[in-house]
Amino acid sequence: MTTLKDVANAVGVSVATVSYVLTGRGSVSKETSLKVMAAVKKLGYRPNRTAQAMRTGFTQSIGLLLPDLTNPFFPQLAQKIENAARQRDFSVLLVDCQSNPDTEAEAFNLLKQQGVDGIIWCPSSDIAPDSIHSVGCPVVLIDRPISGFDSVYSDYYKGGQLLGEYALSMGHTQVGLLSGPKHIEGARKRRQGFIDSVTGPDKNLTIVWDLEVPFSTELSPESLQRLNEKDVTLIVAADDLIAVGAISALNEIGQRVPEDVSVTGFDNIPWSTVVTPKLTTINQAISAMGGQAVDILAEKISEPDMPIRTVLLDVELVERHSVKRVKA
Amino acid sequence: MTTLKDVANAVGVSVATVSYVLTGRGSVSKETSLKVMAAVKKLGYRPNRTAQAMRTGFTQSIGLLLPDLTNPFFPQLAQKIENAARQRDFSVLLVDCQSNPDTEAEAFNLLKQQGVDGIIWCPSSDIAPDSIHSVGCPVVLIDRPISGFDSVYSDYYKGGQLLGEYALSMGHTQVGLLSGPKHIEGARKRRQGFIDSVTGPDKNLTIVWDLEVPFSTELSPESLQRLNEKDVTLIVAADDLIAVGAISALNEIGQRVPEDVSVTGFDNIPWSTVVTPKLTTINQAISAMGGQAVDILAEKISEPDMPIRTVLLDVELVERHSVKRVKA
DNA sequence: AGAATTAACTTAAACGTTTCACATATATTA
DNA sequence: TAATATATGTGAAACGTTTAAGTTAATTCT
Repeated sequence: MTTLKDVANAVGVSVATVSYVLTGRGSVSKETSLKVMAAVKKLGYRPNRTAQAMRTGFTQSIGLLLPDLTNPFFPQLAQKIENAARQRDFSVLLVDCQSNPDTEAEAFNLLKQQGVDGIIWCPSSDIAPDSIHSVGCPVVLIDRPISGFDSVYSDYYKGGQLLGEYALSMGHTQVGLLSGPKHIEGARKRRQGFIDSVTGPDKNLTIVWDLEVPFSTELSPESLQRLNEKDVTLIVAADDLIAVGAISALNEIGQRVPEDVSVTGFDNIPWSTVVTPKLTTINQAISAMGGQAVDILAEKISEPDMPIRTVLLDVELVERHSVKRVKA
Repeated sequence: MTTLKDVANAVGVSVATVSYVLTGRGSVSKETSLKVMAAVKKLGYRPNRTAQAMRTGFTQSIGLLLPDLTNPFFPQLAQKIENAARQRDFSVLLVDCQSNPDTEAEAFNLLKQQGVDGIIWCPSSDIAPDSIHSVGCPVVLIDRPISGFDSVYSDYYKGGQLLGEYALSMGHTQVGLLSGPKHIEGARKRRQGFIDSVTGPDKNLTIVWDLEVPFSTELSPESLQRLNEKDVTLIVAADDLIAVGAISALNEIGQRVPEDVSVTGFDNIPWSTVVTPKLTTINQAISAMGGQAVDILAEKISEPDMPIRTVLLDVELVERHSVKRVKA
């Protein structure tokens, strides 16, 4: 590794001077400045980030704390975040807590110890572990907001509404809900948005059943049983994973989608276009979510007194082939 | 942040002593050792990794350089690697180069600058950029070996063979190959394994066409056209992505899988079980791959003179529903 | 011309560790 | 008992940067 001293010696000047031309802070003549630049380039000098961190307190790295990379919602997000961060000259330290609350709590201590300048966090539940309070750096939440923190997430309520309106418009009257975990606000909002938009004096839609299931393709025995009863024409799943799980289960018991039952998802993960039939679902602006998250985090790192912001991302219905119109 | 000096003051002892009890290196009495431990716990002291790195030259972090997280093969790998690394007290710095060779080359400089102790790298092609030679830390390759480096990867050749034998056993005689990029050794090996196992005097199988396509669900116009010609009973795709792309395309032109055409994949990514029909494919031991990679890397970090190793992971055929037996 | 300002550069301290070299007290040996 | 070894502890240097404070020479002001 070539150091500041190496280039200083090469030019015949002090390390301070070299540092000043590199940071652009001191006062140095055009002439020596050029000589320094030349030496830097010639020697391939790059400042040692560790030493910089030691002195400045900033590591130029951020933590990315996710519940589970194998949930296909996250890789896109992670990729976008990593790229956006890198463009701002930040590295990203990845922690996948596998949805384990203890690991998640410990992750904050770990990231603090590594000296990250900030953290982008997608919580696995609605409550924040104590360890977050001593972390001493900005934290911005993605996808799952918690009050008191900067957050960027999609308009789940609207997504639910969109689905409700669509269900109505396609003439469905008997629907089943595969709602997500109650301890996740986003899941509650989707459900509420749907319910609010399909209930009312002029609406003719009844929610035949409403089950709480995890965000996973593995369905509970209870929901499997419900699927068997053939009492609904539309199943509204809380996310695409649940939706594809439902489609599989339906196929296994000889029900065709959408001919016999329709299914909707939420998220628009890549899977939704490879299953048969292609999933009608709600698209989240994942790219924007990642970009906004690092924007806000970067801003808060350089300006810690910024007020707390929450940015709400618009969603839209993407109509594919998993919902059939029913006749009256 | 509480520092060494803080706990030293609390105990009434020098920083050196505290450091010695923490590292277990010096000679310190049982008594003071206990007092120090108590103070450490009470103050919640954790060594500052940056400072440790400054002194020791080791950051306790490794780089993970991947071509593209949105390729569903990688998230599992990344998750496994992150977890294995964390258990060994290493953090992981993620870089997703989006298959861009320039970004990939630059990533090595970046990681070097960050001072990672080692790098796990999945190259996007068969050649290593120059920047890797000045990186100054161990590098272990996963999935795509390059000679001269430690690597862990699956037995692609055998995978190809398994597929070939299976094709024979299911009575297929007319097959089309959707081979992967020629510049990737793994793709070449799969293809060769297949070809070697289906050609011979006693074998009655002809490869009607053999196209080179990228590892993606997007098929080339040429391959789309081939799919239309209905001259084969089995399509052997170089990976699961290509396979699901083929299935989609086939569906669109009214060909049923596997009734009209059979399809096989490679990798056994999660997608392979959510598409219809579920994909018959070759399983890679991804978990083992990740684990081995960090094992080897960790060993090489503490013992840089270890000879170069390459570990070959066994593969197996997983038979699902995308291949039909044909009559003679 | 003398005083004051400024431009250009250097010296040295500091960040939090680890570890070498040294100091002191206690225990062991001849 | 004197000499030596051992156990326990401390002081200070070093890692590579940034930056406050200081120095020198050149420039500007009255």
